[in-house]
Amino acid sequence: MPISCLALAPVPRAMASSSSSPLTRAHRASTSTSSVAAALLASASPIPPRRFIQLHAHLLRTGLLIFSPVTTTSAFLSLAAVSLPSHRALAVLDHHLTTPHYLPSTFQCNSILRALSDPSDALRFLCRVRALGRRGNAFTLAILLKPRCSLAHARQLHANVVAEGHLRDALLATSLMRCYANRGDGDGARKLFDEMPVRDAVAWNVLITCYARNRRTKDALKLFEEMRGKDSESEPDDVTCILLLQACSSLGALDFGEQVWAYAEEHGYGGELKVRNSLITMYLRCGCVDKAYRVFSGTPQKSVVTWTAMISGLAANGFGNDAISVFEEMIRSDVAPDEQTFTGVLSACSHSGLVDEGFRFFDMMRCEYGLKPNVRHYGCIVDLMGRAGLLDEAYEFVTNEMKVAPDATIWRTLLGACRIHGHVDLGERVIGNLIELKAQQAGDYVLLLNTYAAVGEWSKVSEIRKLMQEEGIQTTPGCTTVEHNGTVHEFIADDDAHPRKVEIYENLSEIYKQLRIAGYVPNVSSELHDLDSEGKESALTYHSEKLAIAFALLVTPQHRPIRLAKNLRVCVDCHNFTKMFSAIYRRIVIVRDRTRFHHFQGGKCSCNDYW
DNA sequence: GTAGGGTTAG
Repeated sequence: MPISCLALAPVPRAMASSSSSPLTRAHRASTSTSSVAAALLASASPIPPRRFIQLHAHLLRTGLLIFSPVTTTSAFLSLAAVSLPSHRALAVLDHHLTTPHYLPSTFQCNSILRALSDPSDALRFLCRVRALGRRGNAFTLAILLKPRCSLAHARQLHANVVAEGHLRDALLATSLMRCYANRGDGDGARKLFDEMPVRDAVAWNVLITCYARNRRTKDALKLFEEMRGKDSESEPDDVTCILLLQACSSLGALDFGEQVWAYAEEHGYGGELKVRNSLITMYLRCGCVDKAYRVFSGTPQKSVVTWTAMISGLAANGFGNDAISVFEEMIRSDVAPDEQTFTGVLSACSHSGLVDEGFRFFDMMRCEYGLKPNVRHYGCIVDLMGRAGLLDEAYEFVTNEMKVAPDATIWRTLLGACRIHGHVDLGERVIGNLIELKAQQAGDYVLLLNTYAAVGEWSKVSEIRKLMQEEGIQTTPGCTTVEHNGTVHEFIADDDAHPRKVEIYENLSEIYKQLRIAGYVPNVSSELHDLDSEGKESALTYHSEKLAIAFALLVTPQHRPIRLAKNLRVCVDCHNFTKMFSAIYRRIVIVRDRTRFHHFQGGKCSCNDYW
């Protein structure tokens, strides 16, 4: 409301008293200015700090503030809280709280609290009124629960919630849980959860979200059982299913994901689009392309999310042409693709080496759909050029043609291409750019090291190794996991920790024997140390993938695919090894590594960039 | 009597 309109606004009842009190006299003395003041107080909308100071002076001069009832003072303080910077507002509040006759009601305290933008100032104000004997209620605490409040703040409010007996207020307690979750304190959220007398499904869901987002994915899955247990008052709902399916996606926990899906169907959530979309993603992130496609086909009302999930999943699994077919079908079905759809389509092109198609879709995205490419789209184009061997062109593209600033991922993509093509000079320039961005990681040095190793520059290799040692850059040890009967088995190179290690090593040597007969030769360029070729060969023998395959062969029935998850990229030698293994042993092996899936079958792999 | 607050698909 513009200030000029306020002169006609009615004076609040509290100020328009008919007795001849000092308030009324002062009021009569300057009726028009006072009615503006009254309107400002009544509206409680922010005013510029200068105007606030004028108002303050006016109220003091006319005695309106000094002799005013509690309501006026509270309105004035609320106005201070919205109009002034938090700390200045607090000073005004403090001053008025020392006035002997002034004590705002709980309702008025809440209005003032709502107006204070800084949570710590709000808490300080609350302490002051508490000291004066005014108690808060559930609203007071809800107002103080700002979404991004600090952990200390959350703990203090938690204590208040307990002390004032508001644990039964499920909404209040869950928003407090959310504060812990936002700050990554899963234990704090759990403690509060355990204290709640009644936990509804939302409370469970908040806890699951908290665990899943704070790298406690397995704990998130455990909650599913707990939630269905006899001591729980609530049943998992559709949101629970979505959250659990997401957790299974990130863990690659296929069996668990299917249990969640069975539950969802039994309880009538099987037709919900969000649940189905999560299921499609889960299957794709576990490498089950067929099952994902079946669910996808059985989904009648596909949204852009459904299509994008399928396209991106096919792309990550190495089925670039299928991803493009699905994209074309999407266009025919009149569903408009968005930025994320194009990220999937472009990554399909880059992962499958479809250079011309990639550029065609990149143009389509801009010209036909008017979408602005983001850094991920550019990343796909750089990847596409890099894989096609157009390295200098890619560098030129990054430095001169991109409309957004290149991030570390863009440079890493290019570095990966330098590794594939053994382009040492460019690799050095690219790592220079990463250093400039202060974003270099151990993996980047390893890529550069690989590039030198690929062209046999062993002196450079040892130089980089020395540099890494001096700078204290730690490489992540390669680790491969296999899920068997719900237990995750973890392997690192030369592992001797597994209880079945004897069988595993015997099995691996038998596999080697069979593969050598079929013509397998170790690819020593993957080993980074400057060992003689015999030394390199033996270093490659017990890579974590190979140990995991030997174990999986022991425990996985013949008709089921062997599923592995690797924390880094699969090395060239393990890639060759697995290809041959899939042919000789007639097994499907699905490996999820840091960037994508590899489907090995009959001596071939779905990806095309290992040579 | 007023006022406030929770989870969810690519």
